[in-house]
Amino acid sequence: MHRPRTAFVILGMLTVQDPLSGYDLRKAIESSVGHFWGESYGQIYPTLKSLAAEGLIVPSPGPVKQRRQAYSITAAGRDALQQWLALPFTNDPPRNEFLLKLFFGREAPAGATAAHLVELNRRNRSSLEQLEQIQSLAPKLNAGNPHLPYWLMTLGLGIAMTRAALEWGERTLLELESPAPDAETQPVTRPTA
Amino acid sequence: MHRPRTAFVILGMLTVQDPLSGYDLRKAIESSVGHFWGESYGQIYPTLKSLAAEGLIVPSPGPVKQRRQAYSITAAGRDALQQWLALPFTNDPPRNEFLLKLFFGREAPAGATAAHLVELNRRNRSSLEQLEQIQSLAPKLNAGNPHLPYWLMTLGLGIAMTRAALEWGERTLLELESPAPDAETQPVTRPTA
DNA sequence: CGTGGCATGTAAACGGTTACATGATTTA
DNA sequence: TAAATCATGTAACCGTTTACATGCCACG
Repeated sequence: MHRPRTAFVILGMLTVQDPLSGYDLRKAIESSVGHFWGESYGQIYPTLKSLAAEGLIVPSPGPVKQRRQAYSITAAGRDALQQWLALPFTNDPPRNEFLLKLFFGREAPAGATAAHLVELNRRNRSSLEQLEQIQSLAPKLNAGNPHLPYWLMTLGLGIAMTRAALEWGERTLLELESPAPDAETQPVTRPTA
Repeated sequence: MHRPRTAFVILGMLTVQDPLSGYDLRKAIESSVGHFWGESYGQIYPTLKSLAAEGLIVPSPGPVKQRRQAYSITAAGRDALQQWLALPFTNDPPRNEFLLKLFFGREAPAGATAAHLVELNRRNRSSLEQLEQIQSLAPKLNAGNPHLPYWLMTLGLGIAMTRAALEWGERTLLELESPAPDAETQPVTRPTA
């Protein structure tokens, strides 16, 4: 009774560009929703088959030389997507390994936690840069695209959260580096990023 | 060669409080790292068995009346935990269903996206309130606890990100409610929270 | 006593990733 | 035509959740 969400990502991507093959879908997903949603070939290809069997997509009649068999969304597919979009969203069980290691930081070898923090900041800086780049280019690249306002909103949340995480990370790193008032935690020299 | 992370959460919790039973662990996890890490009984009980078999924990000799069999961490267990804490952390594949539905918002029925946004804000407000409560009480409740500084840092990131998400959410809701400059998106009345 | 909920445990299903296999196509 | 890489596909495994089974204990 519960269709895997992979199906809806595929249907959604097909409302953006149509037709698309499994290979194209993977790339399109990675380069658009990739920051907050991932799909692997092992999921995509079987899902394409089952979606086609149910009539939510149809194999595109194009150059079917066994290479890049593309699919198009059907009216039934759009209906199914629309229904799903209206359903309440669920927070799937959160899993943040960084936070876990930070939480148990007292048990870690000296310097390990600070190193993690440096690495987190590095990743966040890189992410933020990338997201802001997209934000600045998207309006021109997608001028007139009716999806654009929603994409910009999505981007906005990603940027807001990444920026907040980065600010926290830089603040906290200073805190870790400065000698603790209590003698319990020993000061740590900052590893080279 | 790759031990499930459930094992390390358990070991970590046992450095905070020892001994603990499976039932206690579940509750302790939920009420501490629960905001960014979840574990179910189906994971906990088998893991306890295998950790005990490897000598990383030992069944506590306490009141073993078949009720609340508790376990203690061993020196080997602490070693294993410490080693794992020093390993680079991995970002597991991100999965944010809200962002997915927002991204495809153009295909959603009228009002659905705004309703999701209202709901997200509700959840974030509630989370934030809870986290700030913990932040204000933790120092007194855990005075002298050597884990405390790390817990406060963890909390700090949670608060920073939740606050950023909430600010974004309130800003964006206004944006969604106000008539779009382009005629493509129709204005939506705010659902009752 | 007996009923309800507490605590432990397990089996099965599920979503998902990984690793591998295979042919087709480009390029050198 | 040889080598590389593209594109599709599949099988096996893995961690996790869900649902269920079971006995224990406190309390009416």
